[in-house]
Amino acid sequence: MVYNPREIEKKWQKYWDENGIFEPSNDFSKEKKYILSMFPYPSGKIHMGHVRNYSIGDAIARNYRKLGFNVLHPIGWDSFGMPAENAAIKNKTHPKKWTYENIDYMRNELNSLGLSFAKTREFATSDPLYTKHEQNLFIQMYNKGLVYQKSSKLNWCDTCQTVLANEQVEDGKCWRCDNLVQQREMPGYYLKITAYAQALLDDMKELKNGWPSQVLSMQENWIGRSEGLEFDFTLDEDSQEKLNHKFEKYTVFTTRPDTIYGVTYSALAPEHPIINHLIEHNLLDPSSVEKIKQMRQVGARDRAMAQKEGLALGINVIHPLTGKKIPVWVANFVLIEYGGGAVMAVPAHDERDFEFASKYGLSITQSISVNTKEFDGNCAICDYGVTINSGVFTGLSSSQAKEQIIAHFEKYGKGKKVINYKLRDWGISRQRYWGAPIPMIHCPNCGLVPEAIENLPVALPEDVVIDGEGNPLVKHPTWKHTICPTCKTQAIRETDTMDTFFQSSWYFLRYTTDASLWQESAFDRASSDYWMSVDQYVGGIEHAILHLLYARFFTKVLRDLGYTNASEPFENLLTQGMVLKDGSKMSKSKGNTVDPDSIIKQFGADTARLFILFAAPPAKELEWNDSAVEGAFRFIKRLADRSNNVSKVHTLPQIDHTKLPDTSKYARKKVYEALKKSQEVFTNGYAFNTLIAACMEALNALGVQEDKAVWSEGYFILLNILEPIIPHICWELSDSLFDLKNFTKIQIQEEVFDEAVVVLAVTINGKKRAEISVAKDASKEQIFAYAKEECAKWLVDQTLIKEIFVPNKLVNLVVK
RNA sequence: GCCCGGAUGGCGGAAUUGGUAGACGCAAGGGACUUAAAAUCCCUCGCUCAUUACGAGCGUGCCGGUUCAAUUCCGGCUUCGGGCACCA
Repeated sequence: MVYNPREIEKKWQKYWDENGIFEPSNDFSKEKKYILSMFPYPSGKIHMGHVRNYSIGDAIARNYRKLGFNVLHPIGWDSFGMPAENAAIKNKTHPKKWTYENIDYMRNELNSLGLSFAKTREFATSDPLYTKHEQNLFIQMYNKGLVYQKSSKLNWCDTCQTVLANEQVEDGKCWRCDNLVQQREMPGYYLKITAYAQALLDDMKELKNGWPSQVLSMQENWIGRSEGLEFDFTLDEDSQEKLNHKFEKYTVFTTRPDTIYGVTYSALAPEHPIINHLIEHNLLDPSSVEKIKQMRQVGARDRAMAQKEGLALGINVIHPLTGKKIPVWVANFVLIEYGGGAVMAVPAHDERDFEFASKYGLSITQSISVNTKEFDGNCAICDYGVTINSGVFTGLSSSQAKEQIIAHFEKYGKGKKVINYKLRDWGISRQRYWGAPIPMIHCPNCGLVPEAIENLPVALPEDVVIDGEGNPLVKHPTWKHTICPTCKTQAIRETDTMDTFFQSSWYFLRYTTDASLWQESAFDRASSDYWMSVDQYVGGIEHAILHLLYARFFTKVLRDLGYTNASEPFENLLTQGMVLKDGSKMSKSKGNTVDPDSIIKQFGADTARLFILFAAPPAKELEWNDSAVEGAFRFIKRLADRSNNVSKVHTLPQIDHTKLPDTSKYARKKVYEALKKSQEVFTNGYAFNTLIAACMEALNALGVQEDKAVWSEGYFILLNILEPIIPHICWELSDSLFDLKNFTKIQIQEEVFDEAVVVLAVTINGKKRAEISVAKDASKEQIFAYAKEECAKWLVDQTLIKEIFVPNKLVNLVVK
């Protein structure tokens, strides 16, 4: 057969499409598999990363379909977001037009790869219907107290009149206009993900087997749970007086209560309320005020880089155990968001405190002794050890001291054991146009109220001016003016739109529901209960934290709101590696991209898919190699060519294995090894590269034998195994040879693995010296005798002290 | 700095619970077919020394250990990649 991928691929894509081959069944009594590759952002054209992502997911989906599962393998578009607005500014197009044109183009590109998507369930997150349900979910969350408004510091560009995401700030300057970025207090909406911090941590146990360990550990670090003591520092009389008795005490948090006797000062974050009071009442000299204001101006990122800085505030607190007076400082390294925005400082046993104390000449007291190293005044000792200089708690191990000191505080009501998390609530407000409007209304009478459900969706206006300055929704002449749903007076609509991670946090639930039900609900309960969780999720490692954590959070929230019974969205996660060329990531700016379209045009989709699955295991980085692509093409051509050796059958031919010549026996063994491999690969790690190698070996082995029946059997099976990887050619060949009857579960014929003769390695002291062929049922004694005979020359003048026999593997002779 | 993950030929990569290192492919070299080229097919291909021999030695980042046997397990390094980054 002459291999003509262009013709074959078009033919089968059309056939699959017209016959709805890949649509899931709504019969929920069947066993299901939900296979999902992360949906793409419609940036314009697909790239090799997409090809890899979708080839992996597609292979898995096709495999399960062939094994008889009801498979959901959907696709959609993560279609809100900034690039559409940037394109609008640059090309004077409308974001909507740009986005939906890109979707149309990319849909065709994905189509040309022959991906087995459930096309009837496709949607874009910018579709008003999606927005409608999403805004409803938002309101449910708001009503449950999971959404709140607060003001916090964000990156603000004065020239562009907009908030910038952290990644849009380069060297402290705006990425577009080079203006210095400021920190500006902005009101915004926050989702209370911190309320689920512990649940997110606890449920990671269920993901241990299905998720890569590094993703779990990244999430664990991100959530950042720590246990410690929270207690109050009471201000001394003079200080309270100085603060007009507005403050009596403040709270600090420590994970090292065992070092509490080493406290020599306390430090407040520049944003701490006590400092506000000091400034407002002119209790600090002007240069100090100026310095504090400067500290506050520095963004979180730059603050982490900055030198330690601070100054004494002229107030003191009382050490809760010693009663000693301790000076209070302001320090730029203390974060207002964490642990009350204040710390007890133990310079002897904390590096930051030490650095600060050294710079400002503050006193240092050692309270822990570690036998390996003694405090020498040059650096802090942060290890655990034994308490010294610690009053009644002296002489305890760190862990004992922790326990007893916490117990002491709790007994006297001076403090308590608490758990803190680094995880912060999720700010979802964006001052942009191309996003889902936050469905809230500011009413002069009722305050902040959600839009009425029957008025959803709050849709975006189409007639907007997008010039990169300010929020187009704010500038729109009429859009924001509305009526309060409660008191019916004139009110103002919220002009913030949602972070696009909001859309991608529940799209996988929407897919579970037949499109005929999309009008009424976000997703159908029975459908989501049937399809959830996603059995295999496939996507880039770059989403290890944010997207995957948000999606986990949403799933729990939606469960608690009664929408689903799933607690975790993704049972198994495969994070695919990047596609590289010349050692670095393919990117337009580096000019090292390979266009998938041109590869498909030149070699066909099957070749592209085969190469990308063969070149590396899915989780690893993949180095693009043009000549290896040609190698993949050659293999498919060879496969197609060998169909001449095959006669048309409908079932596996009956073969008397014992009567075959050795070459044919070997070929059958190779074929069934490949089938076995296929079963392993799809249930354990998806090493498609080894599966493809096994198929190549099998085809090679078939090629050196001539038995017609063995050829037909081998081909029948090989097409079955390869269908998930190179579907077009397999359907074409299977159609002409087997009437597609071979795309089903095939039993392994164990007889082909029974061999009369086994080859054993003979090693001496573990070093291979010979190979022997022995009858399968040969006795140990016979085998050792034969092995010694074969290795006679190595045994001269040696004393044999031990003989080891590993069945089917080797014989080891230990000599001295 | 902390956390995680790697390191195997010229290259991408294979190797059940420790049991014949280098499968499969790419590149390279040689040959067949052809007027020629392409395509296809066959052979060689870890390194070193030998080339009388189906020869020997060395080899999975480095050093050491456990074992009859280590790419695999343990301890200590080197190095590359990724993530987090003053979270008290």
